Formats: sequence, structure tokens, C-alpha cells
Amino acid sequence: MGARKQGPEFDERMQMVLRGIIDSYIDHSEPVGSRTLSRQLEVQLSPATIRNIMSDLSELGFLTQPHTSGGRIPTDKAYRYYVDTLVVANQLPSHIERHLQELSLLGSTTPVEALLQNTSRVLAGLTQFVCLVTAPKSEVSRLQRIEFIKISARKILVILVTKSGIIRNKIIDTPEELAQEFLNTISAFLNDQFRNHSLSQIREEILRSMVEDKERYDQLLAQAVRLGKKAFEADQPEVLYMEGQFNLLKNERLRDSQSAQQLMDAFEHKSAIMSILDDTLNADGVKIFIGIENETEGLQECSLVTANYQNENNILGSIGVIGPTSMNYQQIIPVVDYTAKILSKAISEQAYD
Amino acid sequence: MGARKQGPEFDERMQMVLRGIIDSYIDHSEPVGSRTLSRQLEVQLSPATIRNIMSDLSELGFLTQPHTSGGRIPTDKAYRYYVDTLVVANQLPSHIERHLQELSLLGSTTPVEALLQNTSRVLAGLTQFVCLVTAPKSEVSRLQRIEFIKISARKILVILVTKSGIIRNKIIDTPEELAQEFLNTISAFLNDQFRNHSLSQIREEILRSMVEDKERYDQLLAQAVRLGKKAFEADQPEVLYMEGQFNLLKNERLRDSQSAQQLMDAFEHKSAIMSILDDTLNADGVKIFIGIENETEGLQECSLVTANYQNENNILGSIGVIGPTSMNYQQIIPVVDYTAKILSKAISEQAYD
DNA sequence: ATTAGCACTTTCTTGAGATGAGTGCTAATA
DNA sequence: TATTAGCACTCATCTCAAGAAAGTGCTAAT
Repeated sequence: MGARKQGPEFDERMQMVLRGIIDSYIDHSEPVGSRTLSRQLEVQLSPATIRNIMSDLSELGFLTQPHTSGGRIPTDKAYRYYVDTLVVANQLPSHIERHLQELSLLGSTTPVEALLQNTSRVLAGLTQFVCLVTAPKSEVSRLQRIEFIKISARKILVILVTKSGIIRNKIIDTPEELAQEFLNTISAFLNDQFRNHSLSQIREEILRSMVEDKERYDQLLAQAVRLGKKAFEADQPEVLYMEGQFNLLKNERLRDSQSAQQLMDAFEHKSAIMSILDDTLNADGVKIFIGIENETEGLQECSLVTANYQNENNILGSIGVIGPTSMNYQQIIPVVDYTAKILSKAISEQAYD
Repeated sequence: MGARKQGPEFDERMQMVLRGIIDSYIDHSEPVGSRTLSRQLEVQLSPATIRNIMSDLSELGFLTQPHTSGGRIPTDKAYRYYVDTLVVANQLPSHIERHLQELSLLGSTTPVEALLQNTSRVLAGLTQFVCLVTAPKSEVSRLQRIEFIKISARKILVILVTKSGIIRNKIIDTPEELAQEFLNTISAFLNDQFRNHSLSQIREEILRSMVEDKERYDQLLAQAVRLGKKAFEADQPEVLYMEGQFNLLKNERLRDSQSAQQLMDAFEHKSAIMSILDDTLNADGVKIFIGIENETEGLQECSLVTANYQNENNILGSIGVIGPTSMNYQQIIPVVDYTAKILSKAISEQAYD
């Protein structure tokens, strides 16, 4: 004991053992013991040696023992190390690639909403986990067209089309009746003024002009700004497509009533999940959250693998997969990555110019 | 034996016992035996007598025994008899009534879609079962307004607003570029022609005029019919709002992996469930499907309680609750009934005139 | 017609081995 | 000095038997 300076050192053989344990646990979902591992490893190591190494790994916090005997399982820290340095992402199997490419064949009249939902569904089916897709953020979506349609005396339907292909409907009340003619003038004005601006930008500009131009309003401008304000108000919650919640119930580990309940509760709080995804929006490539790294209650026995999708101009939203921490990262990572790329491509082609 | 003519007769006491068993089973979800029941029943009957009656009820197909001993449970037939003749629907508890009334306070700018989804969510929360709400059938929905918006050279956004408040967006391709001016003329024409007609009616009329007027088309009419055909085509699947799928997992009986899996599979096939709901559209009041009466695979250990909602003119769609066959019908029936009425009221107020 | 009594079933629970996989430690080995 | 064999020990799981609880059908008494 006194000979060592600061706990066991982390050499190559330790890596091998750790990788072996994680691989085995990912495959079989069962604690792995020294004897079993000794048989599986390519390098010849006796169970006793492996036990020593395992003991060191436990001390370093990479392994735990569910029971005093009965093998060890990787900790979240181990998975983190695994995905950061050990894992080499697999080649994407061709049948999966083909499957995903169908998404991009959906045809140009498919609404973006359907495209997103389909992506979510396909990805959930392929991974057999829970799949998430956020709709393009209205923050960055640029205005393609806005239109007002009078549907009754004091109700106006607002149609808002963004460059990224999102179509939003909204009904607004007006204090007095406005003629359709007049509405057309206003929408023409707004289109002219704000086309290609991002929605959040537009909101700001409208607010600003309400303050600045307060006195020198003419009738039209006043109405335009007033309607515009209502029309662009971000009062609808952002949309999150979620599919395959039931897949997780197939997982033994997560099925005991307590975890299951927690999970389902977590899924009901879409806003919490959405905010995690939003936090990844500036990151590039695939990002992974393992176990306790997820702050959301109920997801702490799960891992989340996310990636962003984008058009030529902006990062629009993100996709994600939630599965057990012992998911097969080697497979999932390239699948998520590729899906994001396919979706980016599809949504770019969809965009209106 | 020889004395009785055709099996046991069904007298009042038998009814009492049957009701007692069902009530008890609904409460505790556990097979009920003669001794237990004897203690619970108001009328004094010895366990032995009850055993005799139970034996008769078994013979008549109202009870089964999961094991040779260990009490009996009601069959689907028993539940059917129960809801048909024994059950007296409870008064709606006031806290539930209050809860539901909030739905009608959602304000007139709430899109109908949000109203439906909210209804589904609230009902799922109240019942702790799965709740379904179908969107108003396009068959019966009457046209309020149609509008074409050109969003790129060969793409047109169709906005279709129905009297019942549904707003549908759709993108159609056109072979040649059409000016917005021209589109306005066409939508004016279509609005004039078809306002207040039901969508299915419109579809028919368009098809008819395509055949009849084949030669004497003028340019405008031809385009109007062509665009109208695409715009009114029923190519989007009808929408079904489903909430609370996870609630069923709380139910012991349905949680074993097999049933759970089947259930989840059933929920994935929304179209099948939708068609059940559609079949109830001409029925009045609350309708109940018990266990094997559900033809849909996977729902055969569940009961479905449905009711329709409507506006002044038409039955629009239906709502439903799916729970275990041993659900508390006395409570659920009035809840579903009342919810349908609230929804009818809310949606009528929403309608555009 | 109803009920008490009784023998018999069946499930569930409990506790006592037996089994198997794994562990830590020590001493022997290369 | 690093590795390995050996050994005693731990723990979860399986099996089995025995007993308790609850229920059933049948028969005979009321």
C-alpha cells in the first residue's frame, strides 16, 4: 500500500478489461465476473489477475458491484470514458441506411411537420428506444410569408409560413371589425417589411417601432403593428415529437414499476426534455448525456444521444434518442448522426425560396 | 336436477349476489369467495347458500374461477349485464365537474385542435385510463372558407377552414406557375360555390362537374375545379388524440409483459381504434364495449366507454376511455357523458358564423 | 329451501438446504 | 516483481416440503 503513490494507475490492460466489461454488459445486461471475462478476452489473463484489475477499476469508480458477489457493472463514469475514448463508432449497417433514406424521399408536398414526425417514428423503430425530434426553433426561423384571413366578424386567422417550411395557424381577436381588403394591405406591408427576418427579430422590431413611432402613426401602420404583434407573439409552446415510449418497457432493467413510473412521468413533462435538447443547439455533431449527467428527474438511469439538424443558414432543431445507459453506443451514435444529416437534407430541399 | 326445466333461473337474489361480486371485484381486483361476500352483503346469507348461487351463476356464464379454489371473478357477460341492467350511474362528483368545466373556459381563440387535445388530457387525468378524442370528421364538416397562398413558383398552400373550427393546411404542386391574383379569383369562386357544403359533398360535386362539364370549360372554371380537387382530396389521415397510455401500466392485471405489449401494439394502430370510434358515430349517448366485444386485438381485456360530441348541426366526432374491464363503470359513464357535453358546448361556441 | 359440517384443492408463504458464480486474500510460481 | 493457483467465504437463486388461508363441492341436518 505504502509503495503506491496515488491509487492504481490506468494502463492499457486496464482499458482492455474495462472495454471488455462494458461490451459484455451492453450485450447481455448482466453483471460480468472475472471468470467469464477471462474466457471472453482475447488476451490470456487468469481470472485472478482480472480480479485484481477489476478491484482497481472499482476503486477508481468505473465499476460497482450490485451485490457483494455476482460480478460487476460499469458506472456512468465508465460509460463516459467509454464513449469519449474507447468507442469507435460502427459503420452504419446498409439496411438501416436504406431505411433512413426513405425519409428523404417523402416528396416535396409533405408538410415539414409530417417529415419530423416520420423521422421520429422511423428512428424509434430502428433503435427500439424513445426518439425525440424538436420542431425548428421559431427563434431562428425566417419569415417566408404571413397572411390574414377574416373568418368571422372579429376573428382573424393568421397564417405564418417560415422558410424552413413550418406553417403556423393562429386565431386572433380584434376589437373592431376589419375588412379583408384592409387585412390584405396589412399582410402585404408586413411581408414586405419582414420577409427573411427571423421571428424573434421581427418580434423585437415590432416592439421597438411601437415605442419609437408612438405618435407619428398613420392608421395603417398602427393597425399593422398591432396585428403583427399579436400574430408573431410566441404564445404557442414549441413542439416536440416523441415516439416509441413503449419501447423502453421492453427493457428489463427499466421495467420495475418504480423506474417505469418515473420514466413515464418524465415523458409527460415534454418541456423539461425539450430544454435539454435546446441546450445542445450550439454543439456540433453527436452529443451524449449519460445517466446522472441528465438533470431531469427520471432519466437518470438513461442515456440521451442527440444531434442537430439544419438548413443552409441555421441550426433548426435537434433529434435525440433515449435508451438505457447500457445502450449500444457503437450502433446508436452513427444512426443518430446519419438521421440528423438525412433530416437536414430533406428539410433543406423542402424549403421555399 | 330433473325438476328444473332449463338450468337455474335468474331471480332477484342472484342479481344481488352478482352485483355484490362485481362491485367487490371492481373495488379490490381480487377474486371474491363465498365467505367474504357473505360478510359484505347486506342481506344475511350463509356462505353455503352463496356458494350455491355462485355455482348457478358460473353455469350461466357470468362467473369464472381463475383456479379451482380462490374465489370467482365476473366474465365479460357479467359486466355486460351489469352495465345494461344493474348499474345506476353515479352523480358526477362536483370536483370532477369543476375540473371539466375549465375546458369550456379555454377562450375563443383557442384552436379547436388544442381544445380537443386538452379534453383528451384532462379526461385521461381524471379517469387515470387511456383517453381518445377524434377530430371532427371531414365527412360532415362544412366549409367555412378556403384560401390559396402561393409560397413558391409551383407550390401553393391551401388553407381550409371548416365551420366546426378545424383549420387544415396542405401544400399542392401545380404544373405551371399561377399568379396570386388568379388564385384569389379561384378561391373566391370556390368559397362562393361551396360555402356551407360538407367536405365530402364538395368532393362529390367536384368530381361530378369534372365529368359533366368536360368540354364547356372556360379557363377559370377548369383551373378552379382542378385545384379544388387537389385541395379537397381526403389524403390526410383523420386525427386521433390519445393521452394517458401509461396509466394502464399502473393496472396490475394489465402489466404482465404479454398484455402490456399487446396493448401498446394496439395503441400504435391508431387507425383501428379510430374505426371503432367511428362506428359509434350514429349512436346516441354513452356506448360501452366490454372485453371480447372489442374486435381489436389487444383490447380484449379492456373496456371502452364512448360518447359523441356535436355542434348544432352535426355529430362531429367521439371521445372514449379505455380501461380494464373491471373499471368503475358507475363513475366512468357519467364522466364520459359529461365530458362529451362540455366539449359539444365548447366547440359550438368556437364555431365561426 | 337453507345451512352446517367436512374433506379436498389450490395458492401463497416460509424456511431449509443445495447450487453456482463471484470475491478477497494468501502463498506459490515464473 | 508481476502473475496465478488455491481456498474460504458471500450472496442470489432455485427447489422442495410443510403449513396457513381461502375457497369449493357435496352431504346431511335443520
